[in-house]
Amino acid sequence: MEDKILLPSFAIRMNVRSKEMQQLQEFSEKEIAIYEGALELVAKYGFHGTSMSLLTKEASVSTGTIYHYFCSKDDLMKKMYCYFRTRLEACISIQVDEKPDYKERFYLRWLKLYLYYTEHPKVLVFFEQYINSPYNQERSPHHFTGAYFKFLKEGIDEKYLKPAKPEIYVAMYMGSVIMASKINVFGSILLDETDRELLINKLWYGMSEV
Amino acid sequence: MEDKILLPSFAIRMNVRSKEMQQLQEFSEKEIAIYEGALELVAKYGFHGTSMSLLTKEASVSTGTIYHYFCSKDDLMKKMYCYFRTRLEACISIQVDEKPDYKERFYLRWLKLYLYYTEHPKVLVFFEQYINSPYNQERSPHHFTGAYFKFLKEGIDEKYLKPAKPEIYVAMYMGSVIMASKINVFGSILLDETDRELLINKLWYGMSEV
Amino acid sequence: MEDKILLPSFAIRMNVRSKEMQQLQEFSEKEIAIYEGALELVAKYGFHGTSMSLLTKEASVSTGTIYHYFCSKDDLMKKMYCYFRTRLEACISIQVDEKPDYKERFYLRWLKLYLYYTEHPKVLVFFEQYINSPYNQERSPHHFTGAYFKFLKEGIDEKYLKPAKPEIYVAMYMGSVIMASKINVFGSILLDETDRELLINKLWYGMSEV
Amino acid sequence: MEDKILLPSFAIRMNVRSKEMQQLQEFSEKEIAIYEGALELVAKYGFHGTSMSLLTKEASVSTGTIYHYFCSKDDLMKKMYCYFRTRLEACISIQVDEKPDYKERFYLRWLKLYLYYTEHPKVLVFFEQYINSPYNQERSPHHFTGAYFKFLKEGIDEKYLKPAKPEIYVAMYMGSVIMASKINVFGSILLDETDRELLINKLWYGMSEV
DNA sequence: GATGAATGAGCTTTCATTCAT
DNA sequence: AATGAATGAAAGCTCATTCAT
Repeated sequence: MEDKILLPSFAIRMNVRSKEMQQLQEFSEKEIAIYEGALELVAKYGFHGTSMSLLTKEASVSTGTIYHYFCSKDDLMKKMYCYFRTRLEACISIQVDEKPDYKERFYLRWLKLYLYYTEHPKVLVFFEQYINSPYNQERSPHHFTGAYFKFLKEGIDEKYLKPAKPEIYVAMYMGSVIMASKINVFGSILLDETDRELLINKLWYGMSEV
Repeated sequence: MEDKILLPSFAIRMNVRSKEMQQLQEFSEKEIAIYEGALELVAKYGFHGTSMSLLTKEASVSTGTIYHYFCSKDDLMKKMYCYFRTRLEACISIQVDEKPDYKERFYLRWLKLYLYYTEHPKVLVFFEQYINSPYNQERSPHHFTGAYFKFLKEGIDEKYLKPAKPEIYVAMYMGSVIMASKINVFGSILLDETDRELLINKLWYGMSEV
Repeated sequence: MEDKILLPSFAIRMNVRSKEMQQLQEFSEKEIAIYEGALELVAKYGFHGTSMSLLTKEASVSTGTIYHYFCSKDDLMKKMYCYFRTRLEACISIQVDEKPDYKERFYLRWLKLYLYYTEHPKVLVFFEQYINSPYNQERSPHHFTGAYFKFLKEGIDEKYLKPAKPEIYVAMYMGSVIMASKINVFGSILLDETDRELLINKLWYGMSEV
Repeated sequence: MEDKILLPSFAIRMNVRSKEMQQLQEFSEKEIAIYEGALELVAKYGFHGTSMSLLTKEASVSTGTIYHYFCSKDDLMKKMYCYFRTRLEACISIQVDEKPDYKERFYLRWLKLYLYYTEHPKVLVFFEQYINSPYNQERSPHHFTGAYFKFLKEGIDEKYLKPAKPEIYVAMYMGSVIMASKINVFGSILLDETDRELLINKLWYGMSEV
C-alpha cells in the first residue's frame, strides 16, 4: 500500500478499487445476502433479537445454507464484523491515503469516517453493538487499532502533533467522530459542512498546538 | 474520592448525600441485589448471556421474586439502566456542582466521569451495551443528555466556549471521556494524572480558543 | 324434604328459605366473595385461565385468605361446585316440590332449570366445564343424579311415564334442558314461553305415551 | 361398522372414502401423532393437565416439532378440534347421507353419533371440554351447527316434523344423543339396541306428531 | 450446494403454595 | 383472621444446530 504514492492517482484508484473488488469477489452471492440480512436485523432487533430463523427469511436462504458458510452464529457474527470493517477500511483508504499532506489527511480521515457512518447508520449500530458485546473477545475499544492508531502515531513521530501518548489522541479523535456520528444517527441533529470543519479545526488546534 | 471535596461544604455534602440516600432507599434490598447481580452478568456475558436462571444464582433470589419486582426481562434492563444512571449522576453532581469556576468544572466533570467509569468498569460496559441496543428506545446516543448538554450550552451562553452548535462540544467532550475510559478499561493502557490533564487541556484549548 | 307436602305452602316456603339461608350462612363473607370471583373468572377464562393471583384481585382477598379457607385450588373448585349446586337445587326444590301433580312438576322442573341457567349463564358455563373436567372424579355426566333421576324414576313407578330404563328419560329430559339453555346462552336464539311449552309438550308426549 | 352399509354403493363408498382419505392425507404423520397423543392426554388429564412436555412423550415428537406445526398450545387445540370434528362428520355422512327415507335418516343420524361417541369416548370427552372452554370462541353450543341443524330444518320444511323453531328440535335431538352418550361413557349403564330404538322412537314420536 | 423438518437444551415466565408478620 | 412477599417447580415456547434428502 505504501508504494502507491508513486503512481498517478487515477491508476492508484483503479488499482485499489480492483483490490477491493477482489476481496469482495471472495464472497459468494449467498454469503453477502446473509451479511446484509443480518445487518438489517441486528440494527433493528439487536444481537439477541437476530435469530437464525429470522435471518433465514430476511436473507432468503435456508438454515442449512447459513451453516454451510458459517460454523456457528458466533462465527457468523465475527466474520460479519470483518466483512463490514474491511469494506469500511477500504473505502476510507482509497479516499485518503493518496494525499501527501498530513493536515489534509487529518481532516479527510475524520470526515470520511463521519460520512461513512452517517450514510451507513446500520453499520455504525452494528459496530457499536459488536464492540461492546462479548463477541468482541479481543476487547478492542474501537476498530482501526491499526490504521488510525498508526496514523496518529505517525503524526507524533513526524512532529505534526505535540508529543503525548498516542492514546490521548485516539480518545479525542476517534471519540469525537463516533459520538458525532451517533448524535447524527440517533438524534435528529445534522452537522453541516461548516459545523464539521469547525469541529475538526478545534480538534486539530487542540492536538497540534498545546 | 471523598477528600477531593476541599470546600467547607460539609453541610451541603450531607444534605446532598442524604438526598441520594433517600433515592436509593426507595429500592428494596432484593431489588438492589438483582441490579448488582445483573450488572455482574451483563458485563461478563452480555444481555443475551444473562439468563434469568443465572441471575437467580448471582443475586440469590428466586425467579418469582425477580418477577415480583419487574414485569419482564426488558423491564428489568430498563429500570436497571435508570438505577445506575441515577447513581452516577448523583455522584458527579455532588462532586462538581458546588464549584463556582467554569473552567474548574470543565476539568472536574470530565475527570470525575472518567474516574467513575475506570473505577466501575462494569457500569461502563453495561451502559455502552444498553445505549447501542434496542432496549434504548429513545435512541439517545449518550446519557446526560440533560446534565452534560446543559453544562456545555451554559459554557457557550456565558462565553467560556467559542460560539458553536452545542452538539459539536458534546461530541468532543463526551466522545473523548468515553473513548478514554474504554481504552483504559479494555486495553491495558492507563492514562496517569499528567496524561489526563494534558487531554483535558487540549480539549479546553480546542474548545475555548478557536 | 318429603314431609313438606303436608305444610301450608307459605310455611313450607319460609321453612325451605330459611333452610337455604342457614346453609348459606355457613359461608363467611370472604368465602362467598371467593366463590363469586372464581365464577366470574372461570366463565371468562376457563379453569386453566383462573389463576390464584387473578382470583386475588377479582375477589379482593389475599392469597393467604384463600388458603385459609381452602387447602388447594382443587379443593376450592370442588367446594365451589357444591356451593353452586346446593344453591341451584334449593332454588328448584322450593319452586317445584310443593306441587302435587306429576305432570305439572314435569313441566315446572324443566322450566325452572331452564330459567335458572338462562338467568345465571356463568353457573351453566362453570357446571359444564366442571362436569367434563378431571375435577369431576365421580364422573357423573350431570348433576342431580339424585333429584332428577329420582323424579323420573318416580314417574315410571307411578305409571305417569311408560315403562323404560330411567336413563332413557334422563337422557331426553336433562339433555334437552341443558342443550336448550346452551343454545340460549351461547347463541343469540331465545326460546319464548310458547316455544318452551311446545318443547316440554313434545317431551311429555314422547315420554308418556309411546 | 362397515357392514352397516348395505347398499350396492361400493363405488360411492370408495369415492367418499377416498375423499376422506384425501382430507386426512393433508395431515402429516407427525401431525396425526400429535393429535392422537393430545386426545389421549386431554381425556385423561384435561386441558390444564395436558402439558407440552407430556405430549412430547405421548406423541414421541420433540417440542420443536410441535411448534413447527402449531404456533401455540391454543392453536393446537383449535386445529385438533377441527381435525376430530372433520373425521366424525365424514364418518356420519358416509353412513347416512345416501339413505333416501327421512325417518330412516332420523334414526341413523342419532344412532351413528351415539355409536361413534361410545366407541370413541375420548373424542366425546375432548369435544365436551372444548365446547365449554374459552377455546371455543365462536361459542357454538354443539358441533354440527351445520349438518344436524340443516337436517332437522329439512324435516320441518318437508313436513316430516311438525312446524316449530328448529332450535327446539336441535335441543331435543342433540341433547339426548350427547346425554345418552355421556351416561354410557361415564356411568356404567349401557343402553342396548332395544333401549336405543325405544329412545329414538319416543323422540320421533314427540317431534313428528305433536 | 441447498433445503427445511426435526431436535432438545435451555429460555422466559407463570402459578400454586408457604410463612413471617 | 388476614396479608402479600417470597418461593421454585414446571409451564409454554425459542432457537442454534443437525441431517436426510
